[in-house]
Amino acid sequence: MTAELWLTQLHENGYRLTDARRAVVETVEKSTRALTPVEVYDLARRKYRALGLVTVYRTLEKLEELHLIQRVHQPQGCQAFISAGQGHQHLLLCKNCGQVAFFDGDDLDALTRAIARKSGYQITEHWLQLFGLCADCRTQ
Amino acid sequence: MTAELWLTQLHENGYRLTDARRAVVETVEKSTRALTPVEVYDLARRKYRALGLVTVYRTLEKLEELHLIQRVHQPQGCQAFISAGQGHQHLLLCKNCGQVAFFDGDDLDALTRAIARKSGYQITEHWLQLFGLCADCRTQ
DNA sequence: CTGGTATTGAAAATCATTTTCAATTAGTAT
DNA sequence: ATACTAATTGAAAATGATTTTCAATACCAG
Ligand SMILES: [Mn+2]
Ligand SMILES: [Mn+2]
Ligand SMILES: [Zn+2]
Ligand SMILES: [Zn+2]
Repeated sequence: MTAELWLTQLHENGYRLTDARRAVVETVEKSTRALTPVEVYDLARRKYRALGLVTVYRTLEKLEELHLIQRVHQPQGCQAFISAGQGHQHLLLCKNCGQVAFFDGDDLDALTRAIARKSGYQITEHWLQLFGLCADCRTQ
Repeated sequence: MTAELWLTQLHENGYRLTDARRAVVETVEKSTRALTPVEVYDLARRKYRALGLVTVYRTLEKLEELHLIQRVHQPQGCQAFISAGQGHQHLLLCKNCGQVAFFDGDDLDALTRAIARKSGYQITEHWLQLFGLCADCRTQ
């Protein structure tokens, strides 16, 4: 998924393409760690100096709505966003540097069915997130 | 786990027992759904009218530090707290009424090892949360 | 091009949380 | 019981994050 594709998505959904949006999109799309609105602001302003923080918020909102980014929940806070994975995926976060990796292939069907039976709940969704140290942080 | 036990825990950790704390503890301990600070404030003020919202924040902070409560992350927000389960447990949340149930018995070892091998990460923790409809909300 | 409207950034407003502070009070030592 | 003292309190102010308002600007369909 490239920044151009995100811009196309925005355009196809009736949103205009502006320098502000391009700067935000390019910044968020290429990041391999979750960024807060202020972090996006600081980075994106290198591409487009006049950018306002309000526009960052507004653009992140639209990208989330189009499922191009997703909010990342962490013990330290839940304001950061990362480029969303393809299809059903989960996050693996480095507790040291914040690096984000995606994974899939989790099979929770058996567990889900067992819990549903015991609890009486009808289970429709799950959140799974792994934490640890990335290869780089592990060696250093 | 009863409210009395929580108060004992607080006392044993050097915290004084006050009417304000008793009201907060009794409110949070008996709730089966996650409560935000303001919700705790509103409910606890029925027991202790003079309670201040600041004290709710301060008490929740201490209860979290003693692992008696835990923060609940949800799509709508991450400011709510629920009584913490015993040992390693996970949450099952009703999307309709907010009812919280705990479960354990999840076995993610195989998955964790597979992801660790593929990704190069050293995995130390996991978050797992199930969402659905509780028995009550399912029938109604 | 041009016009209509979406988008912009600045400033103000709102909302959640934290800090400050003087008064009160729990718990211990007399 | 009483006195002492540090922890605790709630109100108010401060902070920080996010949202709203608004007049100026700029995208883009025609
Ligand atoms: Mn999954
Ligand atoms: Mn587990
Ligand atoms: Zn790392
Ligand atoms: Zn329910």
